[in-house]
Amino acid sequence: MKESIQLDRNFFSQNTLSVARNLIGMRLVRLEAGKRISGLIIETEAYRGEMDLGCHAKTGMTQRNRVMYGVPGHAYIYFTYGMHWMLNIVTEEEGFPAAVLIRAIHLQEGDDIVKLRRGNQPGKNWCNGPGKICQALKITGVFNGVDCCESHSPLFVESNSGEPFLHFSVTTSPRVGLFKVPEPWKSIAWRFVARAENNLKLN
DNA sequence: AGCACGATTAACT
DNA sequence: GTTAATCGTGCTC
Repeated sequence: MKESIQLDRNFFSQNTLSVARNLIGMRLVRLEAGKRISGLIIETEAYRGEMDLGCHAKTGMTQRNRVMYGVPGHAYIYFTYGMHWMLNIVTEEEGFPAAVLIRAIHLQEGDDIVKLRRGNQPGKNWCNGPGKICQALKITGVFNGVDCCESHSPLFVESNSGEPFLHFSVTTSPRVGLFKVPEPWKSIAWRFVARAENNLKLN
């Protein structure tokens, strides 16, 4: 019998590219005032190590990026462009800075709450960007560093008995928004996107 | 100074 | 219906 199981630290301690790929089809869950807001992860990006010049860790440890150097499975959340929060989950072994950026989800629960925050936009635009997810699920810097592998965490990821809830076919492409980043990092295909087939109506 | 972005607008097909 | 261009915003380094 299949059941929803919270992803554990072992999952996130794997290579960042594997984690980014394997998160596709898993379910991101936000517990807010006892209610669940959740959705299937359909787009991620890998950021891996100080040598990756697209990664925040390229300058070494700073106040902002220090949780990326910590224990895998923790949330690395930062603020950018003056208005947007971004959600990442830390990967690989402690001391090696790496994380997966959650870029898009397909909403499954809590659409009544999300509508209050994103209702000024059509439903297809509610969670199809990293800043939009954080607005929809009310994820802000107060969750920076929370352990997504702890029980009763306000933020975690579920599998379907260790499997994704949907087996998407996945395409890769360069990461988004790295304008001034040198090659090969600018073009390396570390972005993972679920293909919009599988009769999954993206609203 | 430079962002791991999003909403709007303006051109397209 | 889509794609391209623009720029607000405030925090980090």
